[in-house]
Amino acid sequence: MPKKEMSKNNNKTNIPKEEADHKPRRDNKHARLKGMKDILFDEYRYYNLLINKANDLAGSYGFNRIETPVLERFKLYERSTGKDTDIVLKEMYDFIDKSGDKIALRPEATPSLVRAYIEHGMFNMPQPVKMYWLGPLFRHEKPQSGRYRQHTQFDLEIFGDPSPVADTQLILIAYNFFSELQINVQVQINSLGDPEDREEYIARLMEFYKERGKRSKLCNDCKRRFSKNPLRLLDCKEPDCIAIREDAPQIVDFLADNARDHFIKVLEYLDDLEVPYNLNPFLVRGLDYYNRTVFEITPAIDDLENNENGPAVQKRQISLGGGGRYDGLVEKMGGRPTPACGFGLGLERVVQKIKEKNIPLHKDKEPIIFLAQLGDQARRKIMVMFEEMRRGGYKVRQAFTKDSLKAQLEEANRIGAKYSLILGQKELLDGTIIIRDMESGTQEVIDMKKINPELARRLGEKEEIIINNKQ
RNA sequence: GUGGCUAUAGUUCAAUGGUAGAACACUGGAUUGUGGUUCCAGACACGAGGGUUCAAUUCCCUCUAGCCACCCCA
Repeated sequence: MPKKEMSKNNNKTNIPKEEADHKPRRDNKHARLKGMKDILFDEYRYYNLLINKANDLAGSYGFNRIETPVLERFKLYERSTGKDTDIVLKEMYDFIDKSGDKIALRPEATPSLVRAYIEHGMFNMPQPVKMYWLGPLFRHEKPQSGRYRQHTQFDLEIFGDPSPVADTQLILIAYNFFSELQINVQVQINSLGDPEDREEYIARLMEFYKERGKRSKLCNDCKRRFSKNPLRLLDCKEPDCIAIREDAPQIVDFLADNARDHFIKVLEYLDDLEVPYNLNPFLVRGLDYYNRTVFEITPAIDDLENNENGPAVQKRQISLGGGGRYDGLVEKMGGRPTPACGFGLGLERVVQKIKEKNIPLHKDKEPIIFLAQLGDQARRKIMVMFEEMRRGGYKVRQAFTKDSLKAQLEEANRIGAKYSLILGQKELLDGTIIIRDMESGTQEVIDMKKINPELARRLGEKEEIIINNKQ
């Protein structure tokens, strides 16, 4: 902006309103989009915790990380997720790009991973191929608690392994993920059988609901479900519908031998591994491609009772993650027949849970050494020192842009420094430096050359090692 | 897509038909070489539009946004 304008009228008259006052935040035309969120510094610490845990666990079980583009062809989801699913029907961020192609922001991870498996000829790799994935997904839904239009998932997939061990390991990893974060969860598990089993079951289920006018007693949603997606009749929450459901046939009774054996094996393995699960005959999942094992991770019931004042408000039990087997999908998408299974869990919901339960983030144990300076000469010297110490493995911090010692120590205090090293003109001339214990407030002047041994003495054994590394 | 609740400072919340206040956070100061406790000072807010009224942040309507629930999902 030209200088003269600035000085003539310092605001409001000439300057466009938007720039002049810094107030509009609520009605900001540039505000972030609905259902999207910024993850600020403190909150990101939770994400880091989860990301580390995910990397750690996936690595332990032999999964390799993969990343795929945020954008995919719309058709990918139409074919895999399912034409008639809500995700594809009404929740996709899809658009025509500049070359006229129909594009979508990925609403889930599995289709991309199936695509990648086929496209890169991964059937030529040693099977099974075990991959994990961490990234944002997009669904144009109405936001509410634990639901965003952009959310982050941790996904694991196993390709080329028909064994029930594969299903079990996924569930085990999911279970470990939560319990190692001190979140109590329940594993809901069911088997949808193979496609033929499911077909037969659905037919039988519809017959059941047609009997003796049960249909007319259903809630409106369920009436709609009856024709659209009968399996969904099973997990309605309306008391009346639940009552009717009591006597409904269960899909487990319709499993052919292969599918039944597979399911039983999974359950036996889970027993061996002491993973608590809840056999839930009413669990069905919303995606088209599942067969056999399906599971969902929900918060444990005892989780509800931490409400101190007043009646415990029953919070909606949103699922934290889910997955299952999808043996037919790879072939359907144009690959070789390849059994596969996978699961995903939503980081936002896990973060929410961790906050709800006040699970503390472990603090970094390594002590912070703060370097403070007074005067330009001292600053030049200590900026160099900072580099040396940082390379030497110390956790050093600074606020060299600040001139006053007061401001610097304030910063040291804010970040929880254990010691501050203070270098002023006087010390610079003497070849000394002040070491200040930030907890006790005591300080002493030491010879500049003795910094390392002095710090080693004060920080104890663990830090000896760091000093050694330095050499 | 349907329904309920809410909208005041950076945050969490007050009050009020007539000059909007606190706490925390922020900036500066209390011997210009010393943080955390204390004291002082300062900056920062009534989501937008319309209506009723002499007068609206307050009452009414609309919009927008947020939260929550249903649907569905992580």
